[in-house]
Formats: sequence, C-alpha cells, structure tokens
Amino acid sequence: MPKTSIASIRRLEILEHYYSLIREEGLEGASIVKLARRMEIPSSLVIHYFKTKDELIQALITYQLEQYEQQFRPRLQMLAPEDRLSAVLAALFSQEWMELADVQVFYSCYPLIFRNTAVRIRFQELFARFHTHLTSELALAKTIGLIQVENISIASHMLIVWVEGFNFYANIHQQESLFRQISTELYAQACTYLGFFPTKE
Amino acid sequence: MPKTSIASIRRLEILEHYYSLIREEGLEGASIVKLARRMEIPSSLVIHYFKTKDELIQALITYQLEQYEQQFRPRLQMLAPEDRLSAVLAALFSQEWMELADVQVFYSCYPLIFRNTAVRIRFQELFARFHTHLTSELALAKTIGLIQVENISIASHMLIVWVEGFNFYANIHQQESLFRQISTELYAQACTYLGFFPTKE
DNA sequence: TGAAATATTGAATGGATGCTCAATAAATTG
DNA sequence: CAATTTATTGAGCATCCATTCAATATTTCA
Repeated sequence: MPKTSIASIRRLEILEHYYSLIREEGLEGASIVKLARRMEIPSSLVIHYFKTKDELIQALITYQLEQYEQQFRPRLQMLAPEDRLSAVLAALFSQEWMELADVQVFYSCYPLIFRNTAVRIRFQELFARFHTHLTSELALAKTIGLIQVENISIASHMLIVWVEGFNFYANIHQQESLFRQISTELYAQACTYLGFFPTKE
Repeated sequence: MPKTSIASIRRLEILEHYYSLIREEGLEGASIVKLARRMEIPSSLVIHYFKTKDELIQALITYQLEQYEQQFRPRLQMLAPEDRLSAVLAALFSQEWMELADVQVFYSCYPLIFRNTAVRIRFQELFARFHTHLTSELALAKTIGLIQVENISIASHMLIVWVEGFNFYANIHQQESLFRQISTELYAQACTYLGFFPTKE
C-alpha cells in the first residue's frame, strides 16, 4: 500500500517516455501512438491518464521545469559565503549548467508560450523562482561586502539574460573553443558588473 | 516576360502564406493541407513547387532568416561615425529590434537545429553574418577612439549573447516596465564593457 | 468476501496528413 | 504555328493521428 498509487507511478513513467521521445523526434514528431508503442501499452492507456494531448503536454512541461529547478536549486546553495558567489557564477556559464535540462525538450516547449497561456505562466514561474534564488544569493554576498552592485534585483535579471543568451548562442555553434572563450569572458564581465573581485588561488 | 518566372512568384507566395500560418498555429499546426486551403489551391500545387515538406520548411527558414537579415543590415549602417555606435547599441535592445523577425516563427524554427543539420547551418550562417557586421562596426568605433575594449571579435559575441538572451527573457514576461528596466541596464552595461561613453544631448 | 473503483486491453472511429498520379490548361520556345 | 515544357487541377492512397468505447482484469476497501 504505497502512498504513491499505481496511478502516479504510471503517470511518471509515461512522462519520462514522452520526454525521451521528444528528445529524439522533437515535439511535433512525438505522438501518443508512438509513445504507447514505445512503452508497449495501448494508446488508450495513455489517454486514461492524460485525457487529452494538451493535458499530456502540460504535464510534460511541469515535469521538465521541475527537473530543471530541482537541479539548479542545490547548485545555488553550497559552500561558505566567501567562496560561494564565484562558484555560482562559474556554474552559470558552465557546460554542466547547459545540460541541466535537455535542450531539445526545453527549446521545443519554449515557443508554446506564444499560444498557450498555461505554458507561458509556467515559464514565468520558473524564471521568477530562478530570479528569487539569484537575488538572495546576491543579497548575501552584498551583506558581507563581496559585491558592490546597487540594485541586486536588476542584477539578477541581467545574470539570467546572460545565461539564457549564452545557452541560446552556444547551442547554435557547438564549438568547444568558442564556447570556452565566451563563457570565460562572460564570467569576467559579470564579475566586473557586480563589483566582485574573487580571490584567485 | 519578367525575369522572375511565375515559378518564383508562386514559391514566394506559398512561403509568405506558410509563414503567416506558422505565426498563427505554430510549426506543428501548420500542415500543407491547411496551407493550400488558405491559398485556395490544391495541396498538390504546393508539392509541385516544394517536393517534400522538409524542402518547404528549409525554404521557409531561408526566407525567414533573409527577412531578418535584410532588416537588421540597414540598421547597422547609418549616421556619422560618432553618433553611430550609440544608435546601434540602442537599436539592439529596443522593442523594434525584437520585432524584426516574427518571434513565433523564429523560435519555432530554432529547435530544429538539434535534429536538422541544414537548419543548424543556416542559423550558424545568420549569426556569423551578424557577428561580422557588429565586428566591423566596433572596428570603426575603435579606430576613431570611441571605444576601448581590446578584443572586438569577442565583444561582438558578447553583444549577440546579450541581445538574444534579452529577447528570450523578454518574450516570457511581456511586461512593459520590466522590459524597459532591463534594456536600459543592458545598454548601460554594454557601454561600460566597451569602454564607450556616449555624449549625451 | 464481495462490491465498487481503478487499471488495462484491443478494436474502432472519423478526420487529417504527406504525397502520388493522370489529366488538362497555359506558357514558352523553336 | 507546333512542340515541348510548365502550371494547375482534382481524385485518390496509405498511414498516422487523437480519441472513444465496451469489455476484462486487477486492486482497494468496507
């Protein structure tokens, strides 16, 4: 008698398969029939758990954004306050960060914000939380005199813009050397902007 | 006996309708049948000009990226060298700039870079040209001592990252006040980064 | 244990999709 | 003008799609 009923297990199973299907074939290539075939269940079972395709996509996005957030949250909370900020900044522009969410799925869902209000709101919420975390991180750093920047809320927006722009641009080029050049420069420029001078070791 | 044969006219007509169809229904909702219905022609005529759907999408992206480029090119070449850079920078983070390409179409096509090599290359080329223009703009500014930044090639990459990140982030929020705040800050920070101090009027 | 609720199946529906094909109309060119 | 190429049409095909439905199996719980 597990608290997680069979229903929630199945739903999760379906979402995971849907996720990997989209990863391989894109959002437009991922149909319920293909999904069911891949799981070796009738498509009607999928519909049993998600009444319509829109409901499935909605759940997929929630799942995907939760995954993303669950991964970046711990990365923002670690270490002693002095080392912390530089670690956070380095993480933001790292290869590792870019692979938090599967880019294929993430960028396939993104254009839905233009037609699907529910999706737009989910993205807004995600980035609102991202912004909150960054802001409290900057607040901490400012308290102990690590950074000088005046408006930490705006500074957080700036960091997000840089991270997202970096990901967007890097995906197009998939070129190791350019990637490193830009990420290094972004890191340095972010430090300057924040008025932050990490003690090198 | 126009040099543009009836074929190229038709092809363009089809692409324009396809573009506006995607704008309304997204890439996944835009089928050849719907496209033909909207143009009041049989779908086989569409196939006559674009043998497969992939060919149609390919042409659409070329068309879309050309539109985009034809619009930003003139915006980067104007005015006297002294006023020019600040105008360019202001343009990059403007509402107007964001509307150069239809966001719906642009961001719907973007995820194709992950599975469609031809699409990826087209995006690479577009941004390569964008980068070239920006770099020569910065080179000019540096020659006349307007900016101090050392590596103008990297600086151009940075500008692109900021522009794209800004667009990505702004689309999510569609909130006028936040938009203005961030764009103002980005402009200021870009000036600082470049070592550029526009003479205010 | 037995009744009600849920999970699972498989067949079926109507509609859309990408695309083919053969036929006709129009334009181009020798 | 005649021959050939191109543009346009409409019917048709196999396939896939999201979703429905009725029937059966399994689980839950009183």
